[in-house]
Amino acid sequence: MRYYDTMLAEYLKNPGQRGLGLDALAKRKFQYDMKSYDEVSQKKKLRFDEVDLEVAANYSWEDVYMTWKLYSEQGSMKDWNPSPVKPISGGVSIQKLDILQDMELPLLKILSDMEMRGIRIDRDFLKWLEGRLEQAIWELESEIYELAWEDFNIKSPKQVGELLFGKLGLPRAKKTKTWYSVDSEVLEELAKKYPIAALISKHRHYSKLLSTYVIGLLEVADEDDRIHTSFNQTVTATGRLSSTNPNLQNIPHGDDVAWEIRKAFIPYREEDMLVAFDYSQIEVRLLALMSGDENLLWAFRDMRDIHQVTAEFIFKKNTISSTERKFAKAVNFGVIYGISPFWLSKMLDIPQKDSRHYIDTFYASYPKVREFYDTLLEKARKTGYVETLFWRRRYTPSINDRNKMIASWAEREAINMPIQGSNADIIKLAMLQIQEYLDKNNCKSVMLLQVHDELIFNIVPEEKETLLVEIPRIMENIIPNSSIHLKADAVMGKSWKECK
DNA sequence: TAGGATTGCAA
DNA sequence: TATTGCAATCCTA
Repeated sequence: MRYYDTMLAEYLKNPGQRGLGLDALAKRKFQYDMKSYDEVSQKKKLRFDEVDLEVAANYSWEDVYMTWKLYSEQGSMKDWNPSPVKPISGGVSIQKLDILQDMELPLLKILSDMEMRGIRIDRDFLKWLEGRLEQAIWELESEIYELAWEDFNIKSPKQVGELLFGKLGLPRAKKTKTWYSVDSEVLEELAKKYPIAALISKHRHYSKLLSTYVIGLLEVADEDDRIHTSFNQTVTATGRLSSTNPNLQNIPHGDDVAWEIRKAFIPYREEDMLVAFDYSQIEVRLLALMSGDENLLWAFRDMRDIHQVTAEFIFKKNTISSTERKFAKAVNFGVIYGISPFWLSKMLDIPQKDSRHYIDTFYASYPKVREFYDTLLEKARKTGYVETLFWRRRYTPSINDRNKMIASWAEREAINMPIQGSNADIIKLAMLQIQEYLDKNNCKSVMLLQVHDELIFNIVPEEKETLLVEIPRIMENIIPNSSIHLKADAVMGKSWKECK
């Protein structure tokens, strides 16, 4: 079946823009005001099948005609993205594919199937968790009121601030736009001396889990105990998906009660398993691939722990403590996001002199990473855009802004996009190839979720052995003849919690 | 009731 | 003064 989507086409031309719907595009491109459904249905009083036929027809032709007009105008992606082959490191080239025709449009069908399928939850377990959290929150509440000598709304940052910094006179730390911050960082610091801060912190944590996850998920589960998220394909600036109603891409996995939330996600049938397949350290691997840095490439070729390797460079020794590894990990990630020494020092709670040294040493150890970023920024300043491995494009025109803050913000966007966006390209291609494999082999196992660098499946017992091998194999071989080895791990369990 | 502000959850 | 997201809640306009 052939199909097309004007919204996807427009998104790919410029993923930053809003107003990609048919109405907005008709207005923007053809100065045409489409009739609203409100007009036709007399302010939603009528269902569409109750609308007078002539009125309905008069409303419908616009959708058809405007879609066709846009389709004709948009044409093929090749018109605006002409280069045929992209040279990357190690003499490897990536054959240009048309990301609309060969990636996003086929993915649309897969995402739609995933949404309709839904993921099963254990409603009874969530109900039980709801009661337990309510009880815990209620107890915390009384303790807090006792220490505060008054009742107030603990969920109101304003009232918490007034109590802590006003009535109780606790030391103030950082500011928000309007007053003094009472976020978790501040509360944790205060909690060292003042028990009430620890209690408020815990209350926050439990309230978050209860309202967003327990109640939130129970509210949207259907009569078959399944949750159907919406995967949005035209929201992010980098090419990632996003998930709403509910967002299933930010389910907690903290080390305590938060983990319990994931216990509620279960396979369709008693005998099935949930399996999570995730790309291991894909962003640093992509940095190695795209920069062509030999030291990074060697580290992965030798199957080294990349944070350990960076730590060895930074601290110039072979025995690395867990703190040193943690620091190196923060540096590895920080570089991908274009972090400043200031922020890194704050994050690691070390002097700015040290954090600056760590970042400098990183670039000295992986010299081609700096070259890669220099070239990237130079090109972004000249052309106004950056691109992924598979030619997805993001425009960052403000990189030439006279305001230095605005320009450096755009620089960080430009630095991050090729990595985050290539990651998105790769997992999207993996989803296509995996689905193709499942179809070809008449598999009963199905894809349920995508969480940026991992895929969650409902696996039936008779396919377990094969798919646990085949799916990672497909994921690892998305880039043909690559100088870098992509690594995919599989973890299975009777609930999402066990897939860790 | 709409929307900004704050907060916190994920990769 | 680290990238990309979504949502609950409070509270003002």
